[in-house]
Amino acid sequence: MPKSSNSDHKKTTVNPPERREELLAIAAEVFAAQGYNATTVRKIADAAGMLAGSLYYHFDSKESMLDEILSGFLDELWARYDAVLGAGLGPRETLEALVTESFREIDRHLAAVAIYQKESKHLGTRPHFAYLVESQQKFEKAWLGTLERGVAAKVFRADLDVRLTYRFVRDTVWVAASWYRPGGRHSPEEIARQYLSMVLEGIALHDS
Amino acid sequence: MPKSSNSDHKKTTVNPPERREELLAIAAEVFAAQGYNATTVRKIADAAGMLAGSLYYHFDSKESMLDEILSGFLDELWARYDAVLGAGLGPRETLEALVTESFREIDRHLAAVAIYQKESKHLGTRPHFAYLVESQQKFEKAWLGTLERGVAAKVFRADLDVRLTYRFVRDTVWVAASWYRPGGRHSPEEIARQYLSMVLEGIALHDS
DNA sequence: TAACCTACCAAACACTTGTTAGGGAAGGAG
DNA sequence: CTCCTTCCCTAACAAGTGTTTGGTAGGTTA
Repeated sequence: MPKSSNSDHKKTTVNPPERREELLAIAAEVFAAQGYNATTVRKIADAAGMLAGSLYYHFDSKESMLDEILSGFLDELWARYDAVLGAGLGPRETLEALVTESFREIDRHLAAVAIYQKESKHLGTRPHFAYLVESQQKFEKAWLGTLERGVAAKVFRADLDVRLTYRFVRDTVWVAASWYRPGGRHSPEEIARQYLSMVLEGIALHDS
Repeated sequence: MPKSSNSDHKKTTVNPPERREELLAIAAEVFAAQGYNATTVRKIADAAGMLAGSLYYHFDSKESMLDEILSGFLDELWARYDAVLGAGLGPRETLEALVTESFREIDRHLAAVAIYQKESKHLGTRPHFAYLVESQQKFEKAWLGTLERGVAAKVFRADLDVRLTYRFVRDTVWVAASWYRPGGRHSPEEIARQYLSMVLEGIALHDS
């Protein structure tokens, strides 16, 4: 659980998270499009219609914006994942629910997901972003556990390397963020359905 | 076909590509680890045991290094892809061969593939890197065509969105570059085999 | 020896980067 | 009206950026 890190900011504003969220959404979009390092604070300010220095009224630093975007995304993701994992579903149903929730999350937080995909790997080495690797470990535990339960219950194949299967399923789902566009031809649920069909049944034509 | 872009460099060196390739390999590794924009020429020079300015004896610019790395990778990739596509195989065999060649390419050019994954999207907008989107279009044509042939020949399922299937297969293969490490437990061929098994047959247990 | 080429270093350049300090316009509260 | 808070601007800063210029040690060729 990422401790939301940025404990306090500026004064004791009573109802602050108004313009703040707006600016975070803008920053997230620029980060996702250009990459974190290639994004200058001046570009963010441009997109927000203000000057670079003005951003520092709302945020402590460029890095704290990234931090807030990523931890906010992970907080919401885990709220939904935990609900699924605590529902007492069978392994196949759990996997289906996790995949569906993942696509919903991509639909809602596309920019944050894209940033996470691109930057989390080398951000994880920095101590301030240690919660990224914690989350990733928890993530692996949840998915791997589900797959192993499925193998034990004979609903998933036993002749595959489980860790390879895990990476296969995980990547399959999350890279979709690189091409998915909200409001496109397929809803998140429709994409989840087809992806699950491919992952579970394969794309080859079986005679049944 | 990326025109190799960097037409001439420096004098008319007879046997130059000795230290050059070495430096490119080093640069590729740093680019892959830190991201292109986060990589300074001084870091590359450090890794090579020399000073930043000295790199400019071998290369015109930081961008030309990236260009050479990416176009070199794509040239080799397409040499192998074209061989597969021209072999007159059936759709399923073509797909298997493409996947296998892809994993082999990841094994050989891991750094270049990782860079391509991370940077190609926003590099494609720059005119100098237009060959990246050309390659991507050719790529889509080859894979989509193979899938459609397979559907027509009734070896692939017809009830799936073909474009979705394409992205599914493409992504599952290439994101492997984010976790694959040469010399690990599985050879590229072994990974290809298991991936193909998952993609074609699914991970669910079927009664047969 | 002299001329030459290769591969690097040393030092600086113009520019961009994230960040800060001080100020000021707008509007509500007293 | 005055005070205060919110939100932004102006202007600058120090550090870091990619790149250039001139030089030089060491080997090869003549």
